[in-house]
Amino acid sequence: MVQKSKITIADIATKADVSISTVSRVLNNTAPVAESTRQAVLEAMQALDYRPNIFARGLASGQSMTVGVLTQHIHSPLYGSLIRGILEEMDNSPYTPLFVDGYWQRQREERLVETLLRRRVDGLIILGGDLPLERLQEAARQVPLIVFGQNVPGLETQCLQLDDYEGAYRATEHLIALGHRRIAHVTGNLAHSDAVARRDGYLQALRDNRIEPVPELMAEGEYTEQSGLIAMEMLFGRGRTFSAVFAANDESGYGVRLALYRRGIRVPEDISLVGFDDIPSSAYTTPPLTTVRQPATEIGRAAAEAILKLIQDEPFELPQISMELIIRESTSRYLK
Amino acid sequence: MVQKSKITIADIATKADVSISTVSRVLNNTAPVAESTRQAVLEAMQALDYRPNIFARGLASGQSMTVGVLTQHIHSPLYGSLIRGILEEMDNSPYTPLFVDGYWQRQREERLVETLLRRRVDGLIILGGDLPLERLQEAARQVPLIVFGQNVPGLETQCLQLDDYEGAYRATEHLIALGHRRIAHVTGNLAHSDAVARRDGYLQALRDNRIEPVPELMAEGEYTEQSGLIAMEMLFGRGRTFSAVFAANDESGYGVRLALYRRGIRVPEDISLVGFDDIPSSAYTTPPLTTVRQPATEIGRAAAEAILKLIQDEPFELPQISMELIIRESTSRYLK
DNA sequence: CTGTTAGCGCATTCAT
DNA sequence: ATGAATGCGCTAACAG
Repeated sequence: MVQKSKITIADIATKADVSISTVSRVLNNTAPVAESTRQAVLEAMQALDYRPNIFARGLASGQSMTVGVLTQHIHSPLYGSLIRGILEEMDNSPYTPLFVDGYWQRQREERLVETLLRRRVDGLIILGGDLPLERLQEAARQVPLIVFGQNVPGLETQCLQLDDYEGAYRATEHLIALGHRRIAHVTGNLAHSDAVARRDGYLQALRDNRIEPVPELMAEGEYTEQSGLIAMEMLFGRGRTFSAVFAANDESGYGVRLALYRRGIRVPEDISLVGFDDIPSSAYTTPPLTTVRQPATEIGRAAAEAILKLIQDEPFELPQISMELIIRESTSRYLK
Repeated sequence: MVQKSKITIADIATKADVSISTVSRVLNNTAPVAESTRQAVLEAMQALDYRPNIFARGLASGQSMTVGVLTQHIHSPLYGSLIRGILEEMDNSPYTPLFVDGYWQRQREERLVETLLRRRVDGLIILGGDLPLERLQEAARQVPLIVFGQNVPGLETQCLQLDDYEGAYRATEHLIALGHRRIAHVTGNLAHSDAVARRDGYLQALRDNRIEPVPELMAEGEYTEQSGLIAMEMLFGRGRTFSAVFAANDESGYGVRLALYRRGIRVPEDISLVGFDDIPSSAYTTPPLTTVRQPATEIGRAAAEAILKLIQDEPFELPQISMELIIRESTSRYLK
């Protein structure tokens, strides 16, 4: 079962009584063609239901008119939205995106990038993942490349960065604006740079508002609910009071909340709580969690826009994209 | 900026001191080749880091080794999981999937299918969407096709069906097994066949357990939280008592729950509640919602397996896939 | 403005 | 088992 729309430019050349070059010209308007003959060609194409053969075109031109996109967990909210942004942007271009999913497995990612290169993609967008920097640098030598989620030395202008620091700063600032002054922070694993950035944003926001950070109000977690719970127990054990908590991510925020409930402390009546990441359930828990979200669709769109420019050797600039504070009821009131 | 791994089979033919035909043969092992020369060729390929040019290959063979996949809302849980299933299955085949997202917009879908055909996909998987039956039938004439979400006349063997009826039946049966006899049902918009199927499954489960359906215990909703709330108000207004509710989808189930809470009725202590669809938040609400899920990954895998067989003209059979009942705490106890 | 021609890299007869 | 030759459909010089 094979489809073969046998019609080639030769056929339509015959029908329109011109040469194949002329047909090719109106097809790509790569050179001026007399309006009359152009019409004739167009009509012939219409009549014969002509479809260009992309293989022949690719062979002759060396371009595939595709952009490879390496994602991770395509079904997750973050990557789903990134893809959406890319789709929206590419939609108005002659390029088609080719999506592959690395599942955060380095080996798999390596293989998929190889697959994409074999498919002769004209550009490559890498979203997240675990590829070593050298691999990315190598890829950048072979094909136009845009990266999100890593900062590759030497490729700074092609890396889309998000500001964990700024997001944390805003979250903390929000709590301060509500009137809080004793704000606790459950960090992520401080061996990772994003957790450090979030902590630093928290600290700086305090200082900028003339609140002296209190070391006893910080406890290290590791982005899990369990660790959030434990961190809170540590905080309580230290005997310092606080009226708000900033958790370095939503999951650990749930642990925080659990610890509070167990002590009969209500959110937000007694304590305000802010998370980070905006995982889906955070909109539905009781109460919905105030949190910081990566504006993924926008990022996707920016990445797509950039790669298209890159491919065409046009100048481009990756926009600075800010984290977005989603205010929900977990910080709706501050009564004490 | 163009990558061109200039190396062609001609190069490796020279290096291995054979003809290009021989190289082609070891490449596709399309004909027996002396082991010694085969090794020589393999080494040459290795040494020169040869990468076949897919355009040339496609041109000559007429095959693209790709399968087009039309999805809807790629970032939604259902489609995300479908894609995952497809990826898993295709991963072990020489075919690469090409994903496009129709966003449930018919016009867009038409265009995308056209795009995929232009890309000369060897097969097509259509997941959901709004394409008219005639379009699907036409597509089936041009390329191997598998459809999920619609039953196309004349293409029954290529359509993956899911049983809304059976899912509803199971949900209701579950409630009956818990001891309930007065079970209310908030339907979906009965102008749509899936809502009708769910209602019919509910009715039949009752009858099969010798429970006479009570019309006053059914209220029509339209799959939204708001409509679920309203439907419950209608049910209460009718004065018939009930100890369980089966909502035709999770969202309206939330509306049901809200109505119950407002009247101080607890779930599951006072009333059991079952939804349908298993949207992500249903695992996290309080209490987690018992619901019916489409085993999407499995469906995706089945679709991929089928399309690969179809492409290769091998016999295949689409499996019958059942809805899956996810039992959670909203029906954990029945005390009255 | 338009026609002619030479590849692009590979699969595939047809010989040998 | 292997080599030579042909063509896939199109783009891109190159001539008019």
